[in-house]
Amino acid sequence: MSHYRAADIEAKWQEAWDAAQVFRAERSGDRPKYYVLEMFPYPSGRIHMGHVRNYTMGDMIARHKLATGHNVLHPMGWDAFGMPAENAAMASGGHPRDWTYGNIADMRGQMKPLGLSIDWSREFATCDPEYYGQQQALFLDFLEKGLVYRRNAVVNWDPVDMTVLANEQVIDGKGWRSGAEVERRELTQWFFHISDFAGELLDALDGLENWPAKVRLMQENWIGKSRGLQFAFERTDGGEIEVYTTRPDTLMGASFVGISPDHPLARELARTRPDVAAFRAQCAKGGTTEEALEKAEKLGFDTGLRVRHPLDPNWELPVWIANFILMDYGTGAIFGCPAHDQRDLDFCRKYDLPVIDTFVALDDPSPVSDTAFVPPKDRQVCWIDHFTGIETATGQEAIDATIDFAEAHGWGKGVTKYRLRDWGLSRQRYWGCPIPVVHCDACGVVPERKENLPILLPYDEDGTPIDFAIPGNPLDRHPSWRDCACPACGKPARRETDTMDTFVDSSWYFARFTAPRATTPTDLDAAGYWMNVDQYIGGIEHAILHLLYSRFFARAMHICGHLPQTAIEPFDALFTQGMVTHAIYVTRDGSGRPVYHFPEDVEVHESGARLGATGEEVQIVPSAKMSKSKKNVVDPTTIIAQYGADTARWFVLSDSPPERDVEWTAAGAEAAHKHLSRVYRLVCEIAGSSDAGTPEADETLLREMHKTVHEVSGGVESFGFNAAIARLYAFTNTLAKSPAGAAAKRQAATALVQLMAPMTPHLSEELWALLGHEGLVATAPWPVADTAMLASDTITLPVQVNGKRRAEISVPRDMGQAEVEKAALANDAVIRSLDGAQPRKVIVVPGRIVNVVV
RNA sequence: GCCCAAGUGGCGGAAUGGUAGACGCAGGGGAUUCAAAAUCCCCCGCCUUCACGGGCGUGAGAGUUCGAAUCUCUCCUUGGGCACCA
Repeated sequence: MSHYRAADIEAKWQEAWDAAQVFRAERSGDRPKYYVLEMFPYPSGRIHMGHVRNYTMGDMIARHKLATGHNVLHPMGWDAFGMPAENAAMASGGHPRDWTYGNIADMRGQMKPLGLSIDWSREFATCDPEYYGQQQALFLDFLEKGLVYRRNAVVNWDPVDMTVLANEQVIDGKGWRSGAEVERRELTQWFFHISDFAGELLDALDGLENWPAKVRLMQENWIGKSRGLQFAFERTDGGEIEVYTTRPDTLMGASFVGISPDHPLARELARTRPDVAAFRAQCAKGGTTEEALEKAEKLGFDTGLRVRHPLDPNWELPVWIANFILMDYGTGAIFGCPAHDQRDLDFCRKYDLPVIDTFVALDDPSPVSDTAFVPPKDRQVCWIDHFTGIETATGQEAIDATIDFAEAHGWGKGVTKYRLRDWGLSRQRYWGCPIPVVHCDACGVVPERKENLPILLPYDEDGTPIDFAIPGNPLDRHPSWRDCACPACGKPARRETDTMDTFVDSSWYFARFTAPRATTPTDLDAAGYWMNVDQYIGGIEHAILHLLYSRFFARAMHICGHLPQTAIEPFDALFTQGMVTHAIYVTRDGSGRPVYHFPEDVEVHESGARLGATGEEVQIVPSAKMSKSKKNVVDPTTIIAQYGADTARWFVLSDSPPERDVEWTAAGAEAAHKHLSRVYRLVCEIAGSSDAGTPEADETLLREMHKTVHEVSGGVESFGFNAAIARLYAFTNTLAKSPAGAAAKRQAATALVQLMAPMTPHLSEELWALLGHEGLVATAPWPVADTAMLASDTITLPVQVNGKRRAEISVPRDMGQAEVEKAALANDAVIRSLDGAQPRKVIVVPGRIVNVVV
């Protein structure tokens, strides 16, 4: 008998799988198809433990489905466009293309030793011209169907570097390189019409039963359906201001009308009035994120204009410009009701506007001081209505009554609005998919001809080097690429130099995997066969944007004939897995600044941690997301070299529930490896044994085996991976201690090896062969539990007295309730605990528990 | 600021209305060994008790229930997202 040597075993079986083409996905009629997909990685340079966890989970599903008779598609690719490649080129020279493909080669090399059941023949990167060319074709189809359009929108503008910044490049309102205060500036940009699909994307969430409820809720809130009243305030100087409100019931408490700094009226005023222009400029400071806007100090400017209240022409309200009103939502104008909205109240107190608090109140009305009273929509409020005649109603009834009233009198109408905004896809960067249009002075915006696709990113073919050293989009500075002939009239024209948001790349890759070499974006036959993705797995950080964009894209692709109707919800089931974390090791330098250390440089003892080199004491910050800057990273390649892939796979699955974060610990990895070694030894021993056992011992072991098969199968199917592994630990203990005979033990060991195969595929193949089985365990049929072997004849019931456990009784499984009650009351411990008191009630939950209530 | 989630021994966690702490790590004791590594066996929430037992206990506080880690409300802490990070 030899030792468990992962290195020898793993390479051998990976070659065997390759040779047998086990994971090659081919369409075939006789087995049901199963498409399992993990969110594809960004090629940052090295794979990390988060990737290992993500792909191991997907691999488990894929291997389990293969063993249960499915035709499995399990592909892998690269989300390869994006800022880091351009930043790398800016920081250290080189070209984003070389950097990216180099990283892909490195990461593929790191991933293959994991032994994933991937069909590598379908691999692609989104920066492959074959992929982004098809994406350009999709764009043109979308354009033709009116799914894409152009309009102005704001971006973060760095006034020193003269460039557009991504949100993550804005630190505390300042540009990350220049340090200059960022401004909001308008550019003409391309948008997808996703808001046209808001209602449908919302309604269809109900059908996504195999998505986590929290993800559906987050999407629901993001889409943000609301019903409210839209109406116009008449300006005293002529004209009107259209507003939208979800709380029309508070109209009698209005103090002012507010408009966005980007509202057409504010723009118009700014043209002639320097004070308005100055205020608008002040509002344009800072970044574009919703968080920045919400947290910014609330600023207001009195335009001097006035409007009439719709219910009382003598009641005039001032018109203010306020920085917290978003032009993108509603009509870009509101009425402010300080008594019933906290933000409006703060605003009115700040600018000394009146607070009218006599309209809606609780049964015990008290004047509004610093806290607004928001009438609850679902609760009855005391209602003093000036025009509908309703005196008491729930908040919702009051809202509906007000809308009805406005419609009946013809000054407003009930409308449904969504918070969801159209998806801006233009990026002023090089390393992305070029938008295939041309700007012509004569013809305007002209789509490229499809036969000219792909519009390739320039490398340096014509001697005009791409310069990444200066900020801004290199495509703008590349005349030989930018200048072209108009596809319509042939006169000199300019290419669009904006590229697409990388979310576009990841919004249809799952469809492309079904026919990755097709000369059209998809092959309808292949997509019809393989779609939908049966199980999608990825991080919770993608719960909203990526998943919503993909749902939109599937619908848009269907409209253009690239996906069947059945694929408009592309992901049947979704699982969101947690991160891999690791302790951070910190020391302080002379001035108290933190200095981080790699785990391999630190010796951890019971009493604390010290630097291996100097013995300096190290502070341990537990459980933080692995990041290069904090040096709390563990390289999967190192772990595989030390213990093998099966150990890494076993550990990331075993230590935490998959939806939660898992902390990587050296001790945990060590323990996982010890356990696999133990299984190896145990199975070797069983394979060589010829001991006789008793029929009783054999039956006990086989009963345990069937229970284990049942529970582990259930765990694998329901993402209870850590509980499944705990069950496998327990069964290994049972098997090791069992006095059963060699034949029964071999049967039990075979089941153990098969149940472990999706998690530790190499070890399982080795032991499968060692136990004398033919073929590969990867393709062997999954074991099935014999239900007759799952139940035993007697059961143990806990007995509670007043909800506290006092005794256990052992009774036949099928004993009647009355007899169970009698047995419980006859128990010594129960009698002692009752201490002579008469039971008032005895609750018997069959097969579960007995509770005696005194 | 807004939306979503999580919180259980020294640690990771199990139990989704029915025996809280399965399984693993760390720790303690023992066997084996010249010794060690490796391996194997036993113990292991806290307080109390010689022991049997008893009390307390799932972030904090309230509530529903015969019974709550699990359901409801309020609060605290941590994590994810907030539309140009991927």
